[in-house]
Amino acid sequence: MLPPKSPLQILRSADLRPTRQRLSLAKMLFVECDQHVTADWLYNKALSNGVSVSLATVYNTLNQFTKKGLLRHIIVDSNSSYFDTNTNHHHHFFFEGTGQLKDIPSDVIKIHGIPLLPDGATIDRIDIIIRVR
Amino acid sequence: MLPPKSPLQILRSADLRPTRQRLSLAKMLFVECDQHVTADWLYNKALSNGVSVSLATVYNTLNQFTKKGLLRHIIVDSNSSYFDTNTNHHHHFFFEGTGQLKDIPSDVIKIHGIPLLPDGATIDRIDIIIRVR
DNA sequence: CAATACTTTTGAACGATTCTAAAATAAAAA
DNA sequence: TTTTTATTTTAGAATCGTTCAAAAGTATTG
Repeated sequence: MLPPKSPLQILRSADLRPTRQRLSLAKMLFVECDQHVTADWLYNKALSNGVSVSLATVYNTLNQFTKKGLLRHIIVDSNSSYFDTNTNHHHHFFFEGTGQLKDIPSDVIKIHGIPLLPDGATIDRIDIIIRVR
Repeated sequence: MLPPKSPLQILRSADLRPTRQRLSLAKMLFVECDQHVTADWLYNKALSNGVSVSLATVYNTLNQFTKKGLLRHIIVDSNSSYFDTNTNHHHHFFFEGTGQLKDIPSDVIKIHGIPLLPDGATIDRIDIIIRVR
């Protein structure tokens, strides 16, 4: 188990300038870790924490973090877009009633029988969503 | 192999009034079958076939058909929402470059190790999307 | 055919997200 | 430091896919 990184270290190693906004958002995401987060939820959490940040910056930051591999973007249905602070390979339960997601560690689920890919194609990732009601 | 149903029969058995618009859309979807269809694509196909129908009706109809189990709605990412004319249980390749989907029959892929569900919960369906680039 | 129920249409409204370009801030250079 | 340059943030407008509202049209029932 590696020691947890500070927001500053996280931004440094992702090659992103440690601005006030990014540091605050990184802290909310990776220190006070909440797993499955929407842009709106993070924006409101920032506001209620007294962190002054615009919604556009929340979106920018979530997208930058995703591009740098610090977050994983999960789209479950047309009105549920989450950012997942767990970037390890894993799967999800989706509770249709509440809109909640719950992790399934990748090592408990086994898949086999994946058909051959077309020439030159490579698997980027495999998403399994078990929809539960 | 059952004989293919006519648009009229499809609408009848789904308990939907056979209007001109629904008959045309059903024909495009289930007779001149195109598998993975967006609302916009269907709207334009209708127009170029000389079928006069509004975009709102295309959306209404796709949603009604989905609710009646004639279509399956697949959301792959924030800007790719498809309706699948194959409602049998199956999975998908998603080609990130082109945005195309390709079916994987459910019987070729095997999963096991699904964790126990919380009390009272039941699995609605399992979606596997293999993202390929 | 008249009455009722449902469907379609247009255009406005919506919510989530992205864009724009001006103001602010960070980093690098002097 | 101070200045310069590069990057980031911001507010608000714009965009996109989709849904809504209410009036007009069409199917079904009696």
